[in-house]
Amino acid sequence: MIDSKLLRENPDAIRASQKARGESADLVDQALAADAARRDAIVEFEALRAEQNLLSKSIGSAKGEEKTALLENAKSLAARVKDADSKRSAAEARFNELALGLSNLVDPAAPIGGEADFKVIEEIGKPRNFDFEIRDHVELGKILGAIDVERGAKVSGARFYYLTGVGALLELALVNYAISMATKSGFIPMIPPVLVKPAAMEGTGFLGQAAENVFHLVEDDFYLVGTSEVPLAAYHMDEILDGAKLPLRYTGYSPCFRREAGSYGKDTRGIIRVHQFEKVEMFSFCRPEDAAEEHKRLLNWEKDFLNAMEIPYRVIDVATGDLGSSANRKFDCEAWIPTQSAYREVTSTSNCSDFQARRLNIRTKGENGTSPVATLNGTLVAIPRMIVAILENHQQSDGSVLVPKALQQYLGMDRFTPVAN
RNA sequence: GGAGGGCUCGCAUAGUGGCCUAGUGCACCGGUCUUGAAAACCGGCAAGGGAAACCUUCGUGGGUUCAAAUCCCACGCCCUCCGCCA
Repeated sequence: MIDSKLLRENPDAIRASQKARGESADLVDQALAADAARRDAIVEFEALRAEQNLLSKSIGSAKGEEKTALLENAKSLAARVKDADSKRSAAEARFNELALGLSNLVDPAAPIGGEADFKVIEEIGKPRNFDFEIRDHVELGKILGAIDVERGAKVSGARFYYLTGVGALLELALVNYAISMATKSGFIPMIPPVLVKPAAMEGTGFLGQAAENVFHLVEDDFYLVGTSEVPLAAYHMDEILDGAKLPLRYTGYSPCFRREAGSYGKDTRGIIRVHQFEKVEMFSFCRPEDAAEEHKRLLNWEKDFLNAMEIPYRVIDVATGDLGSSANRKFDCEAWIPTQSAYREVTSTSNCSDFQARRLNIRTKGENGTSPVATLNGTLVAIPRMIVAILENHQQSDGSVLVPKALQQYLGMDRFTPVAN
């Protein structure tokens, strides 16, 4: 959603932004035309409506023949009002449909291009040199009794898994560590609903190009959220926030559901790409002028977490074509995965500026009336990928895995050891 | 699943077809008075669109009517009770 005023005042910037994303710039012109039609229809309706209001009032006080005559006029006027009203609502619906199809304006600082055109901002930590044959997380998970992908597939199909024993404990430790870290930083912990109404999904921008990855319960018209970003953003839907209380920061712990459509053949082994997982997410509502700074803070909290996990990683500045419709800029943290000899995304933070807030109608009151706030989100920990990173990076030659110091107090152990079976 | 009650501009409430352009109280903001405060008094005080006139919004969506907060239909949510249930 790009609102009508922004669209009219700055169509060139929106066209350029659409192009940078590899999306249609024609849509901008269609929306502009629809907006003009919408505004004409509103003017026409309002004029007729004002006339009708006046006439109705005079009928109220009129008597006898005078009233009969007025009623005749009023009837035909009512028909014209009704006609103008339906034209107006059709024009508004048309405009909304087109406006909702427009993605957020990209941040000029974001690298232009597609998925492969990211910029590496920094690399932190050094990949270990292993002097033994390394095992991947599936093997380690099996040896440690931590992950059971076979039975996950038996019960639910591909891309499902069980976390068992220390695997389950590790999730709880990661969650506890993340929540306590976020709470210390001023985030309000939240356990949100994960079935949401269309308005929440639409408002956060997940029903556009990302719709194919969303589970939809058709019978009840609920969506299963792919991230707690959705219920956290929609938490303040249709509200006016007190400007003095911004930034408002929430941390959500929730299951996440993803259809992973179009990823056939990708990451089919293990738990890197799954249909269901838990995640601790950070979410901020702040003033638009503070959003870029807040984005850096979210990134820093993500880095703090990865540092505490003692995992080598790099930070990338995601290119415009890979931002998703809501973000104007996105930083991903990619952990080193030894068995793949590659950095893989483990966390991601997006600045959505006022894009979601417009669609969700979340505003703050200022000198010149109300205006939309900015929303930002960032992953603190997505459990399966973090488990993969921890197991693979901290594995020992005997198949045991060292527990990062930060998690030891939550786990009551400093090492996972192979179980006999 | 069944029965009943409710939803009005922050909160509470009034309002059963046209002076509702939605009244009142509380809260809040500004002013007068006061050394300061309280009280009292005066003024302001929902949102969106619009330069303004004006238009829209009384849970949501339809309908009746010249005219709907008000009448009709459907739905949503909240509360109470019953049944079932972790």
